[in-house]
Amino acid sequence: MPAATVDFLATVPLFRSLAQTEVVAFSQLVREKSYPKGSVILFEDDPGDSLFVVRAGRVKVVLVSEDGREVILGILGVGEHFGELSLIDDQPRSAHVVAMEESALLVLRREDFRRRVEQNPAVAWALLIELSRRLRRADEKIGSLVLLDVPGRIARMILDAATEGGSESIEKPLTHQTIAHVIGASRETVSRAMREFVEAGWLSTERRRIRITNRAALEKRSQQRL
Amino acid sequence: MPAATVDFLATVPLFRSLAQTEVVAFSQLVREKSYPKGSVILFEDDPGDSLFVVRAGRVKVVLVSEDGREVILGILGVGEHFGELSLIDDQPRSAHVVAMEESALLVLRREDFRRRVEQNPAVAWALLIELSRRLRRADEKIGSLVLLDVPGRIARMILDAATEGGSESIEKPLTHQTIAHVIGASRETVSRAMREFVEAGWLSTERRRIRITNRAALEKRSQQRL
DNA sequence: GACGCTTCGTGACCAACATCACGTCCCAGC
DNA sequence: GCTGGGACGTGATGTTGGTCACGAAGCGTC
Repeated sequence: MPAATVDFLATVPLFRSLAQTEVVAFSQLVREKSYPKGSVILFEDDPGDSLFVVRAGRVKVVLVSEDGREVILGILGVGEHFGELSLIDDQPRSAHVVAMEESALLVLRREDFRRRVEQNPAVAWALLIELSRRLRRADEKIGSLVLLDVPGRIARMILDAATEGGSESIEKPLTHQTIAHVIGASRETVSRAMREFVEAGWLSTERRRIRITNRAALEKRSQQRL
Repeated sequence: MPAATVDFLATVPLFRSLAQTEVVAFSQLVREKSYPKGSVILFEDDPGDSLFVVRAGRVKVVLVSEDGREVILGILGVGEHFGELSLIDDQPRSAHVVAMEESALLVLRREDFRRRVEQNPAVAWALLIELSRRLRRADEKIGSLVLLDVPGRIARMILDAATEGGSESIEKPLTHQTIAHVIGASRETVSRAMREFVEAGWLSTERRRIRITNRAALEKRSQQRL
């Protein structure tokens, strides 16, 4: 296993709190797989026996209705992981995961994962923290779906996509269609609302990259329904 | 500490997997508090340093918008618990919790909780399972908010409130207003949709108690938008 | 049994969004 | 450079469901 994998794992939140030797142990249990853009990494209802860590690229976690409409539950970038739920509770996968770009993933199998977790409470604790974070975000999302109108939800989404990157701009490109799927709206409505934001001087866009130019206004907009 | 508390704790999922002596240890760390109907047990943004287990009664976890509209994130009955997130990640509480009826809660403080979790991996594992379950439910809820219309969301909510009770009827009374807050709709719309369900012979209601009379139809309705 | 309080039923009206239907623009690849 | 596909802009139109405004039942309480 290349040393690069060890170095990478050491930067992943889930493993960051571990001793170097522990990280090496994990690195020896993973194998790397790559997925072309658009490929389905896992299907809802699959039994599911692996944990995945994004090594390169970007994936989306989606639910799809019978008639084909989709909701994006989350977009995961380098260093983020998915698939742990099935390893914890033995339930089938609860959503599809699709590669948004050419991506590389580290795969860890259930038995290896469990053994390590049982032997190292620090991993269990890191997992608890991560699941807590996700649960808070999920609840927040439910709140915004019910309490906010579409522009409000867009404002909120942009704000937290930006704070994730840490700054005033969003590194990774986002299409209007993608935003629409994340916030539960139509592509057209997103287009119109974003134009208003740009005209109001709250943000600027160039080639799918969004920059916040008036954070305060966005924050205010993301808290009330007009 | 009364033996009744020990017996009760032994039935709570979170502690069920523990040895009797462990349960006794926990029972010695909790104290019981009671809350009148309508009282706020904890506020969003509080620092939060306790875990609560519902001993009697029923509480709701809610988000409230600036203009006073509310969403119910969850309704917790006897044996369920809340407040663990703040104990795990030290973040402030993410929602209000309000007693829906006169309720009694067992309270466990952060330090006691942490110490016990660290000494007993079984508790950590039970917590992971519980958080996984909640995360799945939250994602499902997000899906239903985006992909389903109001009648579809009602159908789904009724189905899983019923499977929770295990049968064809819902034990605890639910007002239309409460249902509306849970699924993110108005009281009036819920009234109208429920009347249709009753007229179609899919369910029957008497004194706030709902009985499912055509589960198949409800299931179908809960999967598509018309 | 009378009085409130909460819940529920229902109509009228209206706003926010979805949908449909195009046209334009941008860029990647041949 | 040209061409095709994906992303975006924008109008017209329709529908779901929110809001307002009542009145009528239930039900617990004195």
